[in-house]
Amino acid sequence: MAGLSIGALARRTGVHIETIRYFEKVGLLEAPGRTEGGHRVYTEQHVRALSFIKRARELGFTPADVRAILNLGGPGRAYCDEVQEIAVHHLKQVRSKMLDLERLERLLASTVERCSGGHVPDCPVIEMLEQPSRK
Amino acid sequence: MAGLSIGALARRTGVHIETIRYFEKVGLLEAPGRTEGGHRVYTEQHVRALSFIKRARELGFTPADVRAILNLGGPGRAYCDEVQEIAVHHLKQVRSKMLDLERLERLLASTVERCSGGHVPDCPVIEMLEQPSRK
DNA sequence: ATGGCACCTGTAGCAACTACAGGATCAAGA
DNA sequence: TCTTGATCCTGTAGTTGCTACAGGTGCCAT
Repeated sequence: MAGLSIGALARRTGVHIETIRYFEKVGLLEAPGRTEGGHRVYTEQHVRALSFIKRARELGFTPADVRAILNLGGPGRAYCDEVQEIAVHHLKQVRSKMLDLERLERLLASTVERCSGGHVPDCPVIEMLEQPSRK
Repeated sequence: MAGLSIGALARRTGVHIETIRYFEKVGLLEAPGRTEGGHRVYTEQHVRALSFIKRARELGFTPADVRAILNLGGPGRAYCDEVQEIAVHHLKQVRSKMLDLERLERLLASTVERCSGGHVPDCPVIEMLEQPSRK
């Protein structure tokens, strides 16, 4: 159960070496111990934490979200209701983004359908893009 | 019908002055004429083009997409089939992003629902985040 | 002609990484 | 033990799509 080098950690978690060092620099990942020569030595805790960070980022949590959860004491010590709050907030954002995309999808699909392959000004896509947005 | 200053163009289109200059620098917006003193002077063409760029960006077209359409001769000269191709490509990306979000939404919603408000390790959100991704 | 706003260029900053460059350390074989 | 080659170190610069200065001019109305 010796420590892991940064390369080993990278292989275990699928996170780039540079990104690991970056996470440490910005305070997302706890700084590990060092060898005499200054090489980082990671523990299984780091594997857990880094995997957690990675997963949360993949699910679209912002680095700020991740930090918020981690600051609650990290996985293993956080209060469920606080974590839930963050997740609910994220869920709201996801739903609103979905609505945006749905509207866009309909617009794009119906527009593309009307394309003739001819010249402008017969192109519905261009026409659509020239409408001022009614956001 | 005198030309517009960059500030007037910004007000007309709702695009920041710095962003207009940026678009010029990266070749999205045609460089306008200048006064003796070096101030940019824009035409109605520029208003049209900039509005087009803005709208396309709002709809999620990447700058590369916009450039591609613009390079086809700009709105008013492009071939419909080529524009359509770009739009269809964009539509595909939108749909795939929607699917991702839908999956995520279900996961988040069902997880959050099971939250008790108690301490970890009873927090389903944390548990979910600790699962390795099966992407 | 002069005040004050708008404009100019150029550079630096943001997020969230990624990618070097140049040098030190580690581990393993000879 | 020595050497070699992979790995690691720090620090800086690049990426994308802007945004925000700093410091210097131009424009125009009074």
